[in-house]
Amino acid sequence: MNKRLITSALPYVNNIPHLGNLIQVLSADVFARFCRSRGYETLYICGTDEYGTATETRAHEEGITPQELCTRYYKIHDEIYRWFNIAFDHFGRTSTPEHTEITQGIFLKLYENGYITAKTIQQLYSPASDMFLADRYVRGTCPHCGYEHARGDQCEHCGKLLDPAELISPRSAIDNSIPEMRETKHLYINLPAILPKLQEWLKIAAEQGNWSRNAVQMTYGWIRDGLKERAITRDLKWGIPVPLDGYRDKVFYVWFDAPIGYISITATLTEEWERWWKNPEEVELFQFIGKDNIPFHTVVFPSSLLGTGEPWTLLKTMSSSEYLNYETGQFSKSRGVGVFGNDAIDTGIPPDVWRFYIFYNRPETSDFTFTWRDFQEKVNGELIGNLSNLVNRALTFVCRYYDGRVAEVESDHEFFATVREQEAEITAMLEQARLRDSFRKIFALASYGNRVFQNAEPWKTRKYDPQGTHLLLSRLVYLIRDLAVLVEPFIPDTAGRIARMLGIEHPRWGDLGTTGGLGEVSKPEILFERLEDDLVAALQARFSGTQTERAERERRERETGPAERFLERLDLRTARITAVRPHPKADKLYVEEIALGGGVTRQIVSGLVGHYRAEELEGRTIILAANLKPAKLRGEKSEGMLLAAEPAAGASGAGEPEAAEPGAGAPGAESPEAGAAKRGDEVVEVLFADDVEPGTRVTLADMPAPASDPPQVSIDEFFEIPIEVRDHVVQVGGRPLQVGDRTVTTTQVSEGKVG
RNA sequence: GGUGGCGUAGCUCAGUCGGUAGAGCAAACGGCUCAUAUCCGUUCGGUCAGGGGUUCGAAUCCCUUCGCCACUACCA
Repeated sequence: MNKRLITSALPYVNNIPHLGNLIQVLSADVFARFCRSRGYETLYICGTDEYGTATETRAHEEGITPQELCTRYYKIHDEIYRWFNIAFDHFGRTSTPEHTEITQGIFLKLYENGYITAKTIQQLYSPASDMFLADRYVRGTCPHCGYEHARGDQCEHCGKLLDPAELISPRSAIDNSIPEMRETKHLYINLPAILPKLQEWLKIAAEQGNWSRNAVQMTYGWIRDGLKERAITRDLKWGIPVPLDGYRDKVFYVWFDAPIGYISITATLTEEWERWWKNPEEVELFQFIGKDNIPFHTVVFPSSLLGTGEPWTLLKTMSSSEYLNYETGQFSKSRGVGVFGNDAIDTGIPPDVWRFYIFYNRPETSDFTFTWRDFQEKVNGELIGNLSNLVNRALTFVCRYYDGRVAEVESDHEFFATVREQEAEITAMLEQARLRDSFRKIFALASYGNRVFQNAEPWKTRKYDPQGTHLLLSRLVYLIRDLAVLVEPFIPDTAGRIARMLGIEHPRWGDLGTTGGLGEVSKPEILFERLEDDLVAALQARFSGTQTERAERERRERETGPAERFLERLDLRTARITAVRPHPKADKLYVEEIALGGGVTRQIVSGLVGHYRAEELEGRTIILAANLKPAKLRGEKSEGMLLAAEPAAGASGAGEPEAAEPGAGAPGAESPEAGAAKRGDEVVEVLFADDVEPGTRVTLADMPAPASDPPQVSIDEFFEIPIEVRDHVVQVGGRPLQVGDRTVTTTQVSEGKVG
């Protein structure tokens, strides 16, 4: 085992990577640099993952080909990784002939071995373009609002969920032709059939490969919950053609071909790629991924390779990193929260400073929160105050008082014994890809150097013991040489600059702990500029746009009570249930037709099976959250939610229905009638308002009626406003709900919440 | 709702096989003056989220409650 094959997760081409995404690519870079320095034959492979719906759609919207779009983004990725000094042996892409060939080859082997199955499903088809259309590729007039360019999955104008078949005069978004419904067949990989092979491999790999506890848990969790056959084909153009009769107009689904990219990218680099990928005897495969990618690398991809029956080089060590969070929340592409690769470049802060911070805090066992304040502290305190300071003070001394000459030092001095011991530990940690711990230990070693310097007080001793002082300083210079070696995988520019000051080129791992080879050092240059308060404050403000907005919103919401927000945000109305049928594909759900008055009808889905029989609901008037964003539940659309009360944990209302006197103690108890049902010990009580006209808006007691209709809210926004039951009265912020001139009450549930 | 994870010092995080709770930063004090106001030392700081259990012994293993995060769902 003297070859090391290293990969980092292939970034999807369609994004600009942020600091969190960069961790994997950077981590693998450290490991690869370490391996090269130690003399292993090393290959570090990465590249962009380019196929799939997301790029195809995006390209179509921008009126360019997917290939053009990918090339544009590929350059952005490439530029960012170059800036961060990532020494790939090859940074490739998946849209290559090699990728097609190898992916098809693996597929055909799987097919020959009987691990591929076929299933038939229904999908829209465009005769003009001779292709099946994903729902979102169908456009037409929205049956609800009349918007002419509604997408087949959802109308962007009114937000209603659609079935492509509902669209008035549907058109293909690709060619503007009229699509029709057709049957289509898709291929599936039979993971359950490969499972025995997988488990055999897994048992050994997970143990020897030093996987994180999290990774092992997730993998076994996946297998335990039951592997399913997974579709590996799609009706798209932008992808690898399926090389099988009956499927030649289809392409492979991205997740099937993406990991094969590791192999094909190697193949674009060297014709001898099989020396790496079909050589399990000599090659160790190390993969660096994020925790969101674990099952694909421990289950899906190994299964694909194992199913071929060929001797592939399979994953050994997997280093999965946790998430890097930003200030108060998660990095988010869609909300623009965080620091992205191009942002980092724009700050003017050099790549090694970023690399330093990311590795010093690498989220290895748990998530880590990036804050600008912490960034400043760590850079000024450790990178500058510790490491750079040692380099600077020692070399300054040698230059100023000893003409830059390095003395011959005693190799068996106890100083070196300590240093070598530390270095051995650091090396051992790096062998296990424990990057953060080893990096911190390197700084501890630099701190040891500072301590030695301080305790020896050379600024005093040089006056009466110039020779002894020269020896001390020379020992420290050798430590600095070692630090340059140790630090090289992490901050390569800096390592190079230190080496140049020492007058040497490319010190290697094998030089650690040795004495000799140094002659004269040159006057030290400043390695890093301190991060000053005003710069950090400016950066924090600059990259916190969404943060300030969020803080502002939170502040506003604290100032207005739940009652005000209820009126401002929620539109609750009465509605009559006109029909109830069981959900065709779910056994806990009903699908109800409801009338809102004025001839308006809607369909909603409710999880009331087992709580209410259909007859108990039909003809009743309920209270509807009318401005909820529509959603699809198991394929049935639901435009709103009927309100029901559940008892609070520990509250009565369950267990003893006979004790629940209707409306006991509640004002207006006799009015909006309530009924309840229970199943097991769960009680769900629908709020009824049978004597109120459908379409009536719900208001709060002693509050002005809402002025206008609120916009649509998501289910999460809905639940942010607590609607509670207290002593059988339904209320928000202490104010009872009223509909018409009645107060909304419950019979069964005395204390609880409504949802 | 399900699954997985997390909750440890003011902050950010370690804590291996169960054996007297750790680091850095922050804070307080002292020392040094070679060094980018840098470095060295001392001190302060904890009911390991709460409760129960197993054990001679629990941050660690089991049960349970609460809070947070991620994924997911026949939540709506």
